[in-house]
Amino acid sequence: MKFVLEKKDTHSHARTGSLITDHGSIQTPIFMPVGTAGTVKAVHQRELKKDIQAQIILGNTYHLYLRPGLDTLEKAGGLHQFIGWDRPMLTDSGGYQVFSLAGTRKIKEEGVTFKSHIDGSKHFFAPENVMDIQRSIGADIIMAFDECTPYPCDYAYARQSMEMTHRWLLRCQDRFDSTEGKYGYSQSLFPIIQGSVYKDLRIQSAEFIAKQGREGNAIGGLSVGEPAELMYEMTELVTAILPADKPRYLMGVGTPANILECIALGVDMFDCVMPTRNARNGMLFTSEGIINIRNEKWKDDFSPIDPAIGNEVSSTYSKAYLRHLTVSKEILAAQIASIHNLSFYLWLVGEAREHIQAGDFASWKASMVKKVSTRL
RNA sequence: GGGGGAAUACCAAAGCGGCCAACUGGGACGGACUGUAAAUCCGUUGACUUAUGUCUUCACAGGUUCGAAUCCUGUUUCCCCCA
Repeated sequence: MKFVLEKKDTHSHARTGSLITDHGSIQTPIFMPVGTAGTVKAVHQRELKKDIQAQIILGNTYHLYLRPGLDTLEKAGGLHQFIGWDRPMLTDSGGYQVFSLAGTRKIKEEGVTFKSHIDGSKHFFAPENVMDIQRSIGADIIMAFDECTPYPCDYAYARQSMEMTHRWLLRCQDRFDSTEGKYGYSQSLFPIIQGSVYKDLRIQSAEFIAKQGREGNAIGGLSVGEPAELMYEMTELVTAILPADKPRYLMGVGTPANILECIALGVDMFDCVMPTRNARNGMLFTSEGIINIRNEKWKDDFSPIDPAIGNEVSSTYSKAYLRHLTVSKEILAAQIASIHNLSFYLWLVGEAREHIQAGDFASWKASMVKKVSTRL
């Protein structure tokens, strides 16, 4: 994998770049649709490519390991082959499930014992087997196994958790560096900064992660309920420490406004379930603002969802039609809304990239943040 | 013609003397959702108004009772069975 830094913004820390993988290159800043269980929910791979123009999608180690399981994935020739996706992929390590499955898991130095959310069976995740599992899944970018701490989180816990995440990283690297990809292309391991919302911990973690010299770096443990200002503060703090010539991935972020703000802080990669999950729940992100398509006000609004983003689905179907499908709980509602929201997210980062290259990112961002945060 | 049963808020349906402005579904309306245990979850749904009060409700009209959606009488409508 190779990262080429292309242009730095003069009024902010925003930058553009190209991330080149064995499955093709990614133009940054980029948003990566989340496809937890080998599918971006409600969206075909064909639509991801043609309509949404996704350049890279995510998968999840925990979910794929439970189902379909590694045997199937290996027999299929890896996740790319299995799902029919020939562009880059990234897998999360299960670190987020350490956070989200808080009620059904136990953390120790050695690793984490999970209770499967599917059948209640017990499973053990540790840095070593998480690397092995991600080798079997075969994503281009794989994530270190970390503990994503909740918010709020007291200082003592945040500190000891961060230190354990660092020790886990060394174990991840040992295993990763002593193994090879199984399917003939290379994989890269991204370490993850933790430290909750404590400046000194974030600095310490960023320095530790930067020192490892991996091919890209991630910021984790944010967007877990803390105020956006704190998230920006932590992000700004660590992007200043991370090497400029490596891509920076802010995990789990976020709203359109969050993404624009964090691009300005020097982040290159984002992922979030928000465009897909909220689409299924009737919330649309558009170039004019946020729409709750269930609201009565759209009942007879026959204007297209969002013609400005140049996507066929978004300029063809009307708000009134999508509202009808949503209110009727029709499957097509989830499909159209998901395609639209993802198209919008990809359009948004594409626009950001163009404005960084054009040199007017800061002023464009200021007006865009306002627009995309408006409730229609 | 004879016998039996039922009428409750937008719909369906509990309640069968006080704890009922009335269970529960659905619908309608509104909100939440940030490395996906989520096509999920939460709230409101008589009025005035937000104290957690007042007023008007359970087909219609009377009545019994300190007190009725709940008991009695009559009226209207609907359903079932027998002729």
